[in-house]
Amino acid sequence: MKISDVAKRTGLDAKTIRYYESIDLVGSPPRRANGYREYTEQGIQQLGFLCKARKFGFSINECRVLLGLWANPNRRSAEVHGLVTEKVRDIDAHILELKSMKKVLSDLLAQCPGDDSPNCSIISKLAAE
Amino acid sequence: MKISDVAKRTGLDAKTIRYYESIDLVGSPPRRANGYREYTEQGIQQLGFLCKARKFGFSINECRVLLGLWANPNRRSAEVHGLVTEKVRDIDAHILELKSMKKVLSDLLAQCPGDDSPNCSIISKLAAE
DNA sequence: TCTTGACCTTATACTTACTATAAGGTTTAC
DNA sequence: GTAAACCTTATAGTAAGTATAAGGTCAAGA
Repeated sequence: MKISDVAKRTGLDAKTIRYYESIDLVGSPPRRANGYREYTEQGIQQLGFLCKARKFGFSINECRVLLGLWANPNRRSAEVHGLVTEKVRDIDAHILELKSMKKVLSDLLAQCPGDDSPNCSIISKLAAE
Repeated sequence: MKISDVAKRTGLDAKTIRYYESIDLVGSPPRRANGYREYTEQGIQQLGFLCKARKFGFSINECRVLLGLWANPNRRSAEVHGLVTEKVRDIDAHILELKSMKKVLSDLLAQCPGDDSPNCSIISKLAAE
């Protein structure tokens, strides 16, 4: 299968697939006589795995670990569980931070007239010592 | 005032201050005879403004706009209001995305035994077509 | 057969917002 | 006097791609 078809099937962009190969996140697929990449079912599965893992918020390096665990029939599910637990904690922390930012901005919005006058509580807040 | 003192007062790192100067986010301060940057009160205020704006989630380019609005006595508060409204919308979208990621991962966590066995619903889900 | 458009290839640069490093000059405290 | 703690610049690295250039290949239509 050619790279553009793999892209369609996995949900990744062809450029992203080449990028993942360039950083050795996935191995190099065999080539056709004309130099085109020819993907095997195994390579395609891996790329589909990566597309999902990235959407779930795992970094490239975390994806490396996940790929390893996937490939390892002797993996301990506890290890995967730990990784994901940590990821959920990260997400929670991130959500809290965003909520706090949102609250401050919303409060400021309520005080800013939003008209033709230059007086603006938002600017004042940013400029405050 | 020297750069390290400005860093302490504004909350930015000295390296970040030099970086902001290098990308022309702020102007170059005057120099002492020995070449050290000597900040004026005005420059310090600007950097403090930037530190807060960045903490509120504005990008460097949005900060450029905000600095311009701050400096402009004829600004219309409506413009600031619009910028911040959009930022709040961005934050909201981001929060929703994170919540959805969290839900999927939490659901998977509940199904993964987290023990010494290799069976893991998380890995299965990632590997699923 | 020719050509046009849609592919494919590589290498390189750009993006965001810093952070780290190297290599050197200056100031301050003991 | 010297060692630590500053300051300076230039350069490279980070994450995770995205964009561009410059070229080779392939399939369909006139």
